[in-house]
Amino acid sequence: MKISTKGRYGLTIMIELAKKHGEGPTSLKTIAQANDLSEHYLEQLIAPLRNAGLVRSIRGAYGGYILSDIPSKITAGDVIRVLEGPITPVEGIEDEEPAKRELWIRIRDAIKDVLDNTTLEDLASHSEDQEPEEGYMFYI
Amino acid sequence: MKISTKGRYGLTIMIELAKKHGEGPTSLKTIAQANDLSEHYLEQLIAPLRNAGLVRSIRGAYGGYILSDIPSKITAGDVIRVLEGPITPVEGIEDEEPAKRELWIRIRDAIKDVLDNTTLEDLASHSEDQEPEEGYMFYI
DNA sequence: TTAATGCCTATCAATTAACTAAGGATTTTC
DNA sequence: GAAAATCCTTAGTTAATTGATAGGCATTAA
Repeated sequence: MKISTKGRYGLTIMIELAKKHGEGPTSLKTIAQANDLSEHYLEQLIAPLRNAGLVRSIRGAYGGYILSDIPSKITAGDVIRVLEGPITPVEGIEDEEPAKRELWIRIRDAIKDVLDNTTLEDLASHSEDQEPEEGYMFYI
Repeated sequence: MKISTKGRYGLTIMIELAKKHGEGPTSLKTIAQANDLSEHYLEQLIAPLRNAGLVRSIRGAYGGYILSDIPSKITAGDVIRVLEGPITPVEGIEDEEPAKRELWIRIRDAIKDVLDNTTLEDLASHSEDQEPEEGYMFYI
């Protein structure tokens, strides 16, 4: 019942790109170093994100990746679905008997509700290094 | 992001015991055959449930297992936690940066809310073979 | 005493996770 | 045109987990 590093690192990549949105391409090397991750591994994660049309690549020196759309139009659910597959707590939900099926559906919908209502803009704005502001609530 | 067969078969066991609550012990063999599962495998799943105090065993011929408490006092969350570990969408949630940490916490709380508010009584009553009643809503 | 059960430990094949390795293809800059 | 920086692709590797299977001992009702 865990989201693997695929989805987690994938979100990390997308948040970095969201922070640099409108500033030209960001290389995987930069993202890998900033987050202490393997560049080679990130290459394997961004390939499906590119195939799904969530990012665009610019090849060659001083190339990198940019978001295909503005950060407020891309959700955590978009990213997680590409890298982790469909959001569902069990395989073959339709084969379960009614009571359990309803349980899995309620869980699935609860997760979808959170993921599909959290955008890269939300995630990028909270990721900046900044002092707590007025109205800023600590996370627990 | 999946609940494995441990949690799923564990719930199956517990629902069967809930249906037979107050009628004496039910053997694993019975449950295994009714659900077309491996009895040996179920033995490995019920061991932690017994250690956690969710079921009691009665050894010897015509023995089996009974719930330690009434079905309305045992939740799906109790069962899943024993067999799948703590409910959390990622390991090391506290090490994440604020934006992602808050995302994982929202997902975790959404899942917990469903699992901890679904009892074996809820699950067992909907699992019986019965005609749709007044007020009965189909699941989709 | 025997059959039905729970209990325990070990083993195993398949899958997945999380990388690592190697090198080719493309583009910019000097 | 050469060199460097980047993307792109495929393949291999190690460890853990899943989902069992195997074999047999311990306990108890009939």
